[in-house]
Amino acid sequence: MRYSFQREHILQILRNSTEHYSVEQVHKELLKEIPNVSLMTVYRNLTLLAKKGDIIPLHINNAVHYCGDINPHYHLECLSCGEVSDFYNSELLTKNKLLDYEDFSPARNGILFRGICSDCKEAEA
Amino acid sequence: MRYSFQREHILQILRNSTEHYSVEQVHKELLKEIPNVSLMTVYRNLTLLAKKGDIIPLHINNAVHYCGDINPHYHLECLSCGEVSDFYNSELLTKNKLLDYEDFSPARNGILFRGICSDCKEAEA
DNA sequence: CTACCAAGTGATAATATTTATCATTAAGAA
DNA sequence: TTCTTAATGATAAATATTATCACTTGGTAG
Repeated sequence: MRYSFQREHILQILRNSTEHYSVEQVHKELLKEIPNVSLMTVYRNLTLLAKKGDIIPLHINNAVHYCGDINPHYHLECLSCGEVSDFYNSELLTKNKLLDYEDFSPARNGILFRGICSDCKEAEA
Repeated sequence: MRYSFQREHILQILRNSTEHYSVEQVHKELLKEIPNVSLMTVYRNLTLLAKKGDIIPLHINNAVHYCGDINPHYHLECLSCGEVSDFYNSELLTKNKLLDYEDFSPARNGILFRGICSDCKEAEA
């Protein structure tokens, strides 16, 4: 794989944010730094970076979002507001490894919890 | 909500299968029983049934699939072959409840594991 | 330093999935 | 049986993604 100015910036955008941007959002951010960059380039590089393991793809409501943090952690998706946040839990990481003795090997960051976040719980009450 | 012949059949299709059909696949099955049923009706009812809690929506590669089993269980998605299977684990259900003490309440069937299934692991070796 | 090759890009078109609209049909209560 | 409105089906539109291909650029070999 050859160096690419565009790909480098895309990776930095994801690494410098705790958000989980959609392709469109990454493109919007990238346009601030590279004015005429095409959406196609963003799609292409996000797919490549995900294949390489540099970013984590998350399928949220029929659109891919990407996480730039590849340290071991999981994701929480709020079914009410749609927010996706990172979730660190070392106890669960052990459980994740335990699962591996069964007939399925979870990816390192491959657990997604879908439910209701604290903000939405408060809003209801 | 009023009774609908179409909706009833859609629910039965999902309940009588251990597969996690896409909308298109549900439509295909439904056409065997109701010849001229429209795809729109399938979309509409799957959305309704999911909102009602009778089926579980799974977002797999930018397409929704539905699970007809609402008993407490989780899902395993193979990143290699794309298969989604049910996963029953009572120990993990406890962990799921524990999570609730933190600031996020997971949905009853809301945990998705993404990784490599046994078949694909064997195929590699 | 230059020429060359293949990876990467951007413009465009095509595909796939989902949602919106609206006239018609049918559930089921009055 | 009549009436109200939810549900349907046909159609079009919106959204997200992938395919194609001529052009550009990274980087290596001469």
